[in-house]
Amino acid sequence: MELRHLRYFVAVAENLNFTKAAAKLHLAQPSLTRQIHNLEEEIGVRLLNRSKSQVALTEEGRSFLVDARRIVALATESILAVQRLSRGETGELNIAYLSNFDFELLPETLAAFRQTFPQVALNLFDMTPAEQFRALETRKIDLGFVGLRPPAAAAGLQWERIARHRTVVVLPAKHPLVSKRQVKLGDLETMFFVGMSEKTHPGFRDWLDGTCQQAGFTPRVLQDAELEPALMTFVAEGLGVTLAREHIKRLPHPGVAFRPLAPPIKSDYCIAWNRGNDSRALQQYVEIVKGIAAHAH
Amino acid sequence: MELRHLRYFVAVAENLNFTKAAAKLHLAQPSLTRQIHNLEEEIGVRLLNRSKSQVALTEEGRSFLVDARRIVALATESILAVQRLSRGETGELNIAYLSNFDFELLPETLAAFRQTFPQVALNLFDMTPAEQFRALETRKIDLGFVGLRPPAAAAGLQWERIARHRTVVVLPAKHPLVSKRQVKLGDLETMFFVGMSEKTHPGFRDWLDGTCQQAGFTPRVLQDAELEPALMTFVAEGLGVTLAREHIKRLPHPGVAFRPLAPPIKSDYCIAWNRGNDSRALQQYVEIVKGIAAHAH
DNA sequence: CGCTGGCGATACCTTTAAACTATGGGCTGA
DNA sequence: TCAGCCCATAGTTTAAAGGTATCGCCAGCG
Repeated sequence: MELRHLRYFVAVAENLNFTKAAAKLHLAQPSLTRQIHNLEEEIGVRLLNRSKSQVALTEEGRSFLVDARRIVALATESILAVQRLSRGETGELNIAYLSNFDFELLPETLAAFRQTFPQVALNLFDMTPAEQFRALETRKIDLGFVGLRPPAAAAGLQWERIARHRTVVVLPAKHPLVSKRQVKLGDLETMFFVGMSEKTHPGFRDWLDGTCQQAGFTPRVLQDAELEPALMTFVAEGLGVTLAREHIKRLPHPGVAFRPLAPPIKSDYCIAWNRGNDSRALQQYVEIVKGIAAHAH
Repeated sequence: MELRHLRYFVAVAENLNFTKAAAKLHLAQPSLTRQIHNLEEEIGVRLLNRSKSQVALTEEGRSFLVDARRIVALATESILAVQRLSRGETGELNIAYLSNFDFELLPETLAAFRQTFPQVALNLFDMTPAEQFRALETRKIDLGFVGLRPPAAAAGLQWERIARHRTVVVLPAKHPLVSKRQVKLGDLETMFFVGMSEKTHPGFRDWLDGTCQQAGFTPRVLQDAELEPALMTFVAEGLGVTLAREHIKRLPHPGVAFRPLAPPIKSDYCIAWNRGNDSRALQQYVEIVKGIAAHAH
């Protein structure tokens, strides 16, 4: 039995007339007659009573008609559904971000995406970068606002820079350098640093080292924090200084001061996703983020 | 798109290997490859990612697989369901009877039917013969224990005699004939009769006239009752006598006496159904009733 | 590093069956 | 009773499903 048989049967049942049904199906009447015969023969049940001048459904035909209609409808609806999915119009999109302070392009891009693809379910997750990398690899999420670019170990991940932020120095409020309007990177060479733990922010250390290298020194890190608020506390308590993207100002903390670098240094802000993730919704969303990021240059 | 495409796609998705899937389908691998290509082309969506050495479902494929499985399952289940229906193993059977006094073969035949076809839903309705004839014509019921054979006007109905009951005379208790052990039909010629209304018991009058005709007279009916209890009341009040099947003794009424006819006269008891009703359950049930009726002769 | 085995794609041929045309024959309604 | 409608049948054409042979690619192994 094929869907053709069901479509034909439904047409005959709705018209109770082979000739008219065949016309509606753009088919010659004998072909239709034969297909219906084949159907009845295959399932071994008479679906229609044909007296010479009128066609009527048997009890079995009435019952089968219900099922046939449902199957045909389900088939066409399934095609439409998978086509919508393929165009990114439906489905779901799981996005992770670092809640602490940095919503970055998230609200703007989500709004734009939702407007274009209102049928896609958007799920947001609050995760550290390390959690995001893991969730991306296991496909628990489709995209992460990871900030740092993925570590080399995460070969399955693809990333894109969506912003270059000014880097600022984070200082204890009582630190001598606070008196200056801006700080030279080289001024930090002799100081102790605090940083983010590699457990939660893999790649932070590489970024810090790489940045300081531009002034020809390697920072001496005394203490690691697992979350940004803890980092701010460590700085406030005078355990050390650190560098961060300018957006960290949105997470103010008593006893902490921020000073711009002179000359300014930029640090990348990235999103990441799984290279093997073929979700259309993801692709569409990445395009939107790129577009808005470029526009905001 | 045909069911074939869905069956093939499910097989490939379950094996993630065209060669193995083709073998399970008893099909050459290139044929399968081609059908899947055709499917993808027709719906315009890539369902599978074929890297040279492994096959994987796309997001769209995973979604479509769910639907494909459901459609295929629904199709096979629908065939089985209509086959069961055609064998009379499922479905429903609506039966009407005259509740007042005469359950006749109903309990016995229902029990036998239910034992053989436990999946058929049996619905019972309490109706006068006229209601039964109407319900049979409009297909509200499948079979009626109508008693009287259907009137000639009901051409669409088919009937079968399932019993021949002795006819008795129904007399007021104080009637002179009560003193006799049995009554000759001719003795009733001069008396007034009461009968059943044609509104509720079409054909009763024909039956009464026909029966009395055997003694060469036409009964003079003074009063019609619409239900049997009313008939009994009329007789008890001395409005007239009447004839009835012996089973009416099961509806005893104070002030009414029953006397057998001599020589005895038999009256038919019938079931009826719609000639156009092709319900298997009905056919099976009619056979059971015939069988039990014949056995009980 | 090349050999082999497994797998999907492609090309080409065979076979099945769907569709068409022509026509027969029965029932209905004028 | 005749015309028109309608389903069935026969025979032919055509489309498409299925089969065989083979290629090319990748992976694992010696």
